[in-house]
Amino acid sequence: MSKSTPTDAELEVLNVLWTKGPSTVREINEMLSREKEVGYTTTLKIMQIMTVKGLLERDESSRTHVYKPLMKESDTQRTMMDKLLNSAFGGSASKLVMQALGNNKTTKAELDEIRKFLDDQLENKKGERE
Amino acid sequence: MSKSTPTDAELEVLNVLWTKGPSTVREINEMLSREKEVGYTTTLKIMQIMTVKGLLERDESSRTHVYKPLMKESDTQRTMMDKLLNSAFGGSASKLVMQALGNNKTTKAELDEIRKFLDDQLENKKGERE
DNA sequence: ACCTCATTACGAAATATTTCGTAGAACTTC
DNA sequence: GAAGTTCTACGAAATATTTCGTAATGAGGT
Repeated sequence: MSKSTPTDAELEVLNVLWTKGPSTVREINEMLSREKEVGYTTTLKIMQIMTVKGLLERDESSRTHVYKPLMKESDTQRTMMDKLLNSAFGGSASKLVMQALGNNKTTKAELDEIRKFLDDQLENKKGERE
Repeated sequence: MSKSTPTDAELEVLNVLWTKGPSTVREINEMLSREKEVGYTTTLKIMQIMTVKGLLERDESSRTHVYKPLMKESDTQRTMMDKLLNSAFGGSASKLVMQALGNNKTTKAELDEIRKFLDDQLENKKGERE
């Protein structure tokens, strides 16, 4: 059994929870409403389903439930990355990376940061076969 | 209007077409069957829908139709990348790249290749504001 | 012409996801 | 404590995707 990736609607909820911390349905719904029209019960339902799926946990001690994510943002990012890597890039991380950095508007600061990161990675591979 | 990404089943078809070139339904279905059980008419239906959507074009001059993709692999990769970037990485390419290269088993050769690519990118940014 | 086989067309079932209406419970206010 | 508000639960409709059965068509062989 491999990890499953959240759906689009689920990911929107998770993004709010990761940046704002544990939240109520109303708080999530208000954040999402800034981007697009979405009914309160729609958000509620999504979050209830996510709870059943084990994506969220909720504190029911007060009438207004407070939800929090059960998975770390970075873990979810990795799972989604891996899926994209395998489904669209034939497993080649370098192709994916070059596509990400390619024609677009990555800033010099970002490129520098990545280079630094890359140097670290290469440093760790010192003893390995060429 | 932003570009839409192919579904999972559609992407599997596209991957075969990109590597094998224009193909018949049977050829695609045989390739897919190596990975998982999938009925012939299932593959046929997916490809017919893709044709209606404008993802594929087909040559009907012989009874056995020959399909080919209408979008380049790299364009599709970019579209899917952008979607992941925005939906899961808050638009930060560097976070995505570091996640892609992070704990996993990217080879030294790949890392070297990326570094070379990165140096080119930085070279192109020479005149820009720090 | 007849039979067989491969192919396409079509519709519909099965599954997954997203959306929302309605009901009832719990709290607030007057 | 009645009226109004906010919340959860639940079911179901709407939409999207995937799967496949059946029928019709065409091609090839006998």
